[in-house]
Amino acid sequence: MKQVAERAGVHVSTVSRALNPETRSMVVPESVARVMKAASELGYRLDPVAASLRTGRSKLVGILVPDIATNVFTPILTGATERLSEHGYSVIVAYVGGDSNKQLDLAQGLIARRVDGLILATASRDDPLVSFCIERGVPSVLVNRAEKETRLSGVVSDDLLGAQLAVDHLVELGHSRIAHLGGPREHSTGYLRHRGFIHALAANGLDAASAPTEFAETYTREQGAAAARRLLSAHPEVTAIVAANDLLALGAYDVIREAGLNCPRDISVVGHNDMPLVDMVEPPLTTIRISHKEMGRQAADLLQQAIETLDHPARNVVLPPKLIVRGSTGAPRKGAMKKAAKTAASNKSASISNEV
Amino acid sequence: MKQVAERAGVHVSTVSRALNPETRSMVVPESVARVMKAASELGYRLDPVAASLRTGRSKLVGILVPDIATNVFTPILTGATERLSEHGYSVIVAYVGGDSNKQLDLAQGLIARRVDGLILATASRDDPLVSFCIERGVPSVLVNRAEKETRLSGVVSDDLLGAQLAVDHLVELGHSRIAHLGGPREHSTGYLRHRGFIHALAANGLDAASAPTEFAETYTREQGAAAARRLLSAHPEVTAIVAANDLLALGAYDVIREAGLNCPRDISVVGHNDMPLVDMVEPPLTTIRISHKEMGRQAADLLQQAIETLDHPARNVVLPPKLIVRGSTGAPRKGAMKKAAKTAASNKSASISNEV
DNA sequence: CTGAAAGCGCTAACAT
DNA sequence: ATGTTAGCGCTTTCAG
Repeated sequence: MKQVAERAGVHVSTVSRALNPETRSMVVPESVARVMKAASELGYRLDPVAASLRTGRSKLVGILVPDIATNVFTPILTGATERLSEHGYSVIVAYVGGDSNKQLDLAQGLIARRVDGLILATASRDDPLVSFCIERGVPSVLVNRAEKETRLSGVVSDDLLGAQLAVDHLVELGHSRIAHLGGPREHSTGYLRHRGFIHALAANGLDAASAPTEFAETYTREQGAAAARRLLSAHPEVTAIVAANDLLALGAYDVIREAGLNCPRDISVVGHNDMPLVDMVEPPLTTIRISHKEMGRQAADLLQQAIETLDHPARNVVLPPKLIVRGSTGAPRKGAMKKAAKTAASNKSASISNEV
Repeated sequence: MKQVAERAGVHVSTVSRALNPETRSMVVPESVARVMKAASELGYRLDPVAASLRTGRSKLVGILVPDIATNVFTPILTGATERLSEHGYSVIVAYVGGDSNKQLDLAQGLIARRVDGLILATASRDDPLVSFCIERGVPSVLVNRAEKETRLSGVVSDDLLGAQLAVDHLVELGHSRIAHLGGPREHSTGYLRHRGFIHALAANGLDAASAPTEFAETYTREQGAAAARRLLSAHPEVTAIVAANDLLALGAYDVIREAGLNCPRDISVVGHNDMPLVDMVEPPLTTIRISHKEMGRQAADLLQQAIETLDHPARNVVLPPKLIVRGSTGAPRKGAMKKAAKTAASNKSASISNEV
């Protein structure tokens, strides 16, 4: 930097000001030009480490994602990274397991690296890491999963509505024996999609209280299959399954096939997420589409706001999901149409509250 | 740190030495204990930014991946991140497009952040970024794709062998009219899988020179479909397709279906990568399995070596791929078995060289 | 084995 | 508008 200063015939502090967009206006344009020229001639670039040490800021943000990053988290990551890098931020990714202490450690490590903010894709409905970030005053936002209470800004899909869309679609096809293949209830996704399912059933005049329901412990095809097996053996009468997630739905496919049944002839299945390739499985999966990449982008925006205006109110962005009808849903099998809700029931359930 | 020093009754430099594993041995154990105690009581952690400014090292590594991170790069990333974080490194991910200048910029940004090393998942067969990293003396390794010449260490799958496995399998099933759906030839994967295809054909006594071949410009389902369309309209006689990649193979599925044909009855298809869910598409895809996560892990190991012993020889790790037979391959359709190689041809082609 | 002191490269008061 | 100066928190010679 000193060399640049000499070459441009100014003092280092002027170089600093000229090179930093935020302070550039303090310097007369002519000097700026000379500094820029000298810098590029010398191939000089500001040292972010030294700057970071001095300012406490870093233009770095940390993203914590679950280590099972095989599906929805990748587009969230790319969306967020893309947007963030447009604004000069770099992204440190930490893949975290379920261990809450290790999560805290990782977060502390990132904070020690002076990240300007954190994006958490890992939150449970009541997450100690969120408390931690708030205590430490680190600008943070949630993505994909929200907490029970809105303590931090975040962006999620309208999971309640998504599940309702699924149920409404099935009811329109004539189903009344609808079961739920639920996800982990400690995550807002699992919890809300279940609640959306229940509400939609009731709104369609079906018996929500006794609706067959099984929960998978994790969002995997295997756990989905296990839960589906429990579901179908206890309730052979069901004609349709609303799964909390595509992978779970695919697990249900496995079970349906191994039971010698056919989807959708014997049982209809609806997934959630519309992850890549589910349009190519057999049968192509009817599901609820979420734009995960857009979630990532908006989370990035939210985080930038949180960084810039430190004392901002927590704000929740809820993205609308969309029903994508493909081949895994159809009319219920003959003999199963008992007391079906004949009223055209679409959207009956659209106005229930969206608290987590 | 000064506070810790006071509390432990030693000088800051002793604290520094005690807290750093590398220099801990210089300090008498008793002092170490006192320092550790004081530090944990004060909740003190070393500041990596300040340390980095002083030492020039950072315990940070950068990974450059193509921004189309929808498939194989995620497991590479998680594998590498997992392994690296075991050794105290954090990972900065940069998603890069094809623009070579932007790539250089991004890399420079990472270097400015004083990353200890770089993992490149983006390399073309002759990549300016590799030259750049070498010039700048930044420890770097390649993953998934290699260069024509081995200038840097790297880990790849044996792409040549993979393609051969595919061809041998098809020949064993009785095919002789085998076409290639190639990937971008500027990448080692596209280039080598094509060469493997050619060699295997020749090794099986088939006419390699005139084998129908079309190349997709990118590894996407859409480009795969486009290339497959060209392929099948020019060569309706083919009974089997060796695709350079699963996504390409899936594009071929689309075309086969739109032509009113059936896979595998009319045409067999083999993919490459064994990405998630290709076992669930219809028909389940026969493909070449690569352990991308393992590639990521080994790349991490290689990078650590490169960081530790600066003047090491470039070393190429080649991982063995595996044929996974599923439902997309079968005997050739009747009337198509012309001059099929009747000799049991398996592994005939196993010993050709593996240069990129 | 430990203490002293000199910076790593930058930024932000403060002074001019 | 620009120059002066004092560190940010650490590591690492160099002395003792």
